[in-house]
Amino acid sequence: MRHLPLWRKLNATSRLSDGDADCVAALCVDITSTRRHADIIAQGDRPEAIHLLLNGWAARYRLLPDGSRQITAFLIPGDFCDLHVTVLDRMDHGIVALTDCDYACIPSDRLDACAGERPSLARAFWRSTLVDEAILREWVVSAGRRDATQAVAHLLCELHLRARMAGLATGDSFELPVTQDDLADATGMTPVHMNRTLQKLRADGLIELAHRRLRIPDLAALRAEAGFDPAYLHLRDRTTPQP
Amino acid sequence: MRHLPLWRKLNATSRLSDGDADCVAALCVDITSTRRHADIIAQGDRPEAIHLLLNGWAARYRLLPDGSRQITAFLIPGDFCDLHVTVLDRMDHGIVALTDCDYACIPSDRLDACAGERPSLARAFWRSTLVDEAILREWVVSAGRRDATQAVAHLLCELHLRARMAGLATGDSFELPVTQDDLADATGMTPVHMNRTLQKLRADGLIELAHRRLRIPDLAALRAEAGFDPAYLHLRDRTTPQP
DNA sequence: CGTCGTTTTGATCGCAGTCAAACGTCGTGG
DNA sequence: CCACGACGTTTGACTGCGATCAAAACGACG
Repeated sequence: MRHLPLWRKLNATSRLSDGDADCVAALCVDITSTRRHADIIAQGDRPEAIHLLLNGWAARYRLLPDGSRQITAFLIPGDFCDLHVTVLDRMDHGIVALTDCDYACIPSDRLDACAGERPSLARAFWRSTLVDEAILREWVVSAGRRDATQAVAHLLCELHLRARMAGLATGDSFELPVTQDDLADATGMTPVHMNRTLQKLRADGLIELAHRRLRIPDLAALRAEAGFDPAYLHLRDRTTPQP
Repeated sequence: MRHLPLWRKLNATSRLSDGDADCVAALCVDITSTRRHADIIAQGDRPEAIHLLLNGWAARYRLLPDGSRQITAFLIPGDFCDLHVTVLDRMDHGIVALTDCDYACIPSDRLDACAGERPSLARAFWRSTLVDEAILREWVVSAGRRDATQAVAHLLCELHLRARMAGLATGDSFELPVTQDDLADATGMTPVHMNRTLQKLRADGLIELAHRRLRIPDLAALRAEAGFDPAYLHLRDRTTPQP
């Protein structure tokens, strides 16, 4: 059942068949493990296979000349690291494991064949790329036009919903196995200020965050604070029901 | 020759044939014009055709509850507004004309057919989407980890190179027909601070900006200030020669 | 020549950055 | 079982970049 997060994620945005499920399951065979802090793919790499995260969290990132780091995406189980690398020669950014990770290495011709046979799956992969782009646009909005509290709240709403869609959230809480440093590098703030911002969200009763687990007591309130509208994730089910 | 910017842009990242050129030219037939400030596509729209900008500048943008605007991309001649809209049901953002614009409306099945017949073109379209995503990542980096001066310098470097690739730049200068307000909404700053930042770049001799035209007397110096590395645009010609 | 949009200038404010140190927690090894 | 060290979180004091508010100057255009 290693492919479950991917399968759930694809189903969240696309309507798929049982045959598609078998095809997806058949992709997740060649599995590799990586320890935390290791690069899954380094900037400048020209990977020969496509990497699909199965377990653990990772991040797209860029390092700047002055040593600072900007994270441009969080990757959770079910996310592709580099679905595009065959069409674009080399990686213009790196991907680092934020926790110990397991991932599948899928030869690109194998994935091409899978997509070729099953147009519905090809479309679903295509969609997931476009949703990644929409998420990126929302990060630009956060960085540009939301203050620290709203930006962090928005990020947590995004991660919550994505974790739910991948089947990683139980009830109103989910594993958030990243450090405040990681969150700071994603929102473009200082670890210190990230800490204070999280404390403010806690004090306002909007989140409970401890032991790598985030609980959201009142989702509507957190979303209101963030100005979070899930439309940009293009889910089929627009109601996002509570379990 | 309306399709020239698109053709030049595709050639900058992909190797194409004369047959591909004819195919591209055949797309640019149904042409519409729009005045400045009008929406080419509104948020929530479900366009039936794909829009290709032929003339003028436009911007992807999102409006926030408090009325502020965040621009998430500048579109120049040769850029698609919504290459993806057929696979993603509805627009999660709007596209506004920053100047008077001409654009082609291409029925999506026609573009699909074109891509189906010519794999090299399909790949080139695919690539341009991925480059758009890379640009977006770079905007996140700018917003998160570069100060105002570097961020603006980086944006100008990006626009300069894209304009060059589309054949819109002559020598060391090009038309930049956007207001400082637009630039501010793109970088997430205030118009006032954008103005001061541009003045600083001027004072440092890095740019000359007047009458909607930007001149870059010393490209290397501006790029150094910005920390600009064109790799993320995935150009075939990695040297980016001066004419 | 007047109007409107855009650019520029000035004065003040506040959010988030910076630097530095203390505190908790957990895993390791004595 | 406790001492130690590494790592992540928290706190405090101070600084500064960019925001805000307001008004003046400029420039294109009818």
